Amino acid sequence: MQDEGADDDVFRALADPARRQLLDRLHAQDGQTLGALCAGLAMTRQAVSKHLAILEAANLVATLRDGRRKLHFLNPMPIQSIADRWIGKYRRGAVRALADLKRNLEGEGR
Amino acid sequence: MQDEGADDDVFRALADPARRQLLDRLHAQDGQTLGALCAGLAMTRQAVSKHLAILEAANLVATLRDGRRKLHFLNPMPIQSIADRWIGKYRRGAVRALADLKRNLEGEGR
DNA sequence: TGATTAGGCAACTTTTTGGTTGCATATTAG
DNA sequence: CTAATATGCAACCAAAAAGTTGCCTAATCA
Repeated sequence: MQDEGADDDVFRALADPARRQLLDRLHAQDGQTLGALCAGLAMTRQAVSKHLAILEAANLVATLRDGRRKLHFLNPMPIQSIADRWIGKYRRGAVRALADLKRNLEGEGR
Repeated sequence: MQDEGADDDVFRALADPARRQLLDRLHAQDGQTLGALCAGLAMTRQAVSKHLAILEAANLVATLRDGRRKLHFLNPMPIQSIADRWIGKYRRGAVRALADLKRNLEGEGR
């Protein structure tokens, strides 16, 4: 009851280095066009376009049409949601980890 | 200079729902065997074994041999590292986002 | 208007990934 | 020792993902 589908798109989107790089670029300068985001990437424009579509579907990037151009904006909200909901859980458990390890090693009935 | 290869394994490992589920199971009870982790999952033992291997390669799971059994322990450290190093960056940028959006929309020389 | 610029769509190829089956190995119980 | 248990290894398969090429459409500039 914690990963019922919505977060999955975000995790998947973040899995690819090229897409993380695109997010980094938008973080450095927001509102770039597709062409600007392509510059210097060893990839065709269409490949970048697909990556951006995936990021957009995951709600990590919002777009805005301006004439013949399409501006791309970073939306860090889903990342924060994951950090709060999902990573927080493991952080809380982190302190217990070593204790658990010891307890399990000792108490294992073999 | 932030994603130079090590974090990539972690991102990739977290991309699959089945692997996140395995982490959740270890979070609920640490030190389980492969067989125990398989129980109730609509997957063969070998499939689970592969997932665990990926998690282990990403350093998210540590294993310990105990006779013919293999115990699996959750290691939340890489998750925390990512949260601190990578997600933190976007969180810092979040406040600026709307301001950036407005600025870009107005100042765009077309 | 004609040429150029920015981007979209769709088919296709290649790689990667998730999963399976079958067999092998090692430890433990009787 | 023999049987059962717990896991490992390797080949194979299918589906998804990443990337390409080719063509099309819509704005803008000269």
